[in-house]
Amino acid sequence: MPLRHAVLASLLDGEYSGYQLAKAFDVGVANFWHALPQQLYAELTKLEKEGLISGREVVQEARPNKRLFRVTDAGLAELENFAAAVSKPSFIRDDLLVKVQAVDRIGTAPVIEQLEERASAAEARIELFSNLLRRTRGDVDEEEFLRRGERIGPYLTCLRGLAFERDHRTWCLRTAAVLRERRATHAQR
Amino acid sequence: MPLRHAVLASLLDGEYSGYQLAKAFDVGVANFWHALPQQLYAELTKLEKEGLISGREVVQEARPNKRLFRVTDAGLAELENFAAAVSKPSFIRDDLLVKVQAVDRIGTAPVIEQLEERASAAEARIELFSNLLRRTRGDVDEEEFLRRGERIGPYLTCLRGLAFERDHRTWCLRTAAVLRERRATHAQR
DNA sequence: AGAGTCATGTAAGCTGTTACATGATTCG
DNA sequence: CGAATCATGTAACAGCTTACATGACTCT
Repeated sequence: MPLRHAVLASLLDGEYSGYQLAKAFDVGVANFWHALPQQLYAELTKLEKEGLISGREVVQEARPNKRLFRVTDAGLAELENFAAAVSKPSFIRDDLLVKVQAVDRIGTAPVIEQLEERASAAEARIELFSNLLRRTRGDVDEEEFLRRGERIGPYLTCLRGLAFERDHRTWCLRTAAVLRERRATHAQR
Repeated sequence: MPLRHAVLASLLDGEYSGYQLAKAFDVGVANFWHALPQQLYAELTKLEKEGLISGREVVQEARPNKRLFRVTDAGLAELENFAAAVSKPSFIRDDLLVKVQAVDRIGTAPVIEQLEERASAAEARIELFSNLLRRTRGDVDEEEFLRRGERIGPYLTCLRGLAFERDHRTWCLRTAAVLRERRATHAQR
């Protein structure tokens, strides 16, 4: 049951439709999980059947109808249990790192290119997360917000996401630079 | 085909048995992938059947026999193709972050505890990776090694792993501290 | 004597990805 | 007028995890 708790945690701050959740899993929630829309629709259906969330139909005129979900008491209890259970360690799993691992034995050009693309993508997310954090804390500074804010969970996970992207960006740029320089000096392949 | 390329990349530096690879996927290789022994044995069998790796039986006396694998030319070509193809973006997927996301609505005690455990685990891996890097580059300094070393792929991915663990550790400690302080001040739950 | 290491798997089940399907409305 | 957005799914397949199984040797 991996996705279910991520969904429950995401629904804590209000009612969302599957469609809206899918968006969230692409931006804010992407700090700790990732899922495709199909998976979310399936999971929402299952969670509702189990009584961990409840949905209500919202009839719309100019757009298709939608179902909004919120976490039930049973759902909250489920989260509580989940939080108390041991977490499995987090690991990186990244195609690009596999390519870098092999970089001495294969063509470096596409790897360098992808590293630089990644760096740009990370840059964009850094901006996104920075803005999100700024908007979330409003006028108060971070220290103050974390001391007295009412809902700091999403802020904390976003901080993790931000740090991750910064780190990732730094490494991508450095690695690309190293590989470029080696191509220049010992004209290999 | 996600695991296969990770396996191929791991086999670039010599011959390994399934058992040895499983160890590697727990330490060095963990920088970019993770897999259980069963999965590795299965994947090695498949890769051999497809001719991307070749194995040879090594008869041992005091221990069970083992099969050592190395990458074939076809395997190297496969890696080459893989490197040229687009990578899917990397994302975090972490139980503990889900718990932190929900932390305002559930009991904080187990979350704090797990954050601190994670920090210790990260600490251990920081040590491990630092030593690995030091041993790999030998006498020369990092700059020099990256400029002229013969096999820098594993070094570069290890650098990423090190940065990740450092970052993770920092965030875990900071988050745990924030949650502790809040428990002290506004005695909630 | 028990725990840990070396060494390799099978089988079942759960999770996640890819491909396919539909259809109205709004924006450029 | 074509692309993007809103909105929700089904079906098939690929990948990963968990449980089970075996057996000798070495270290404490």
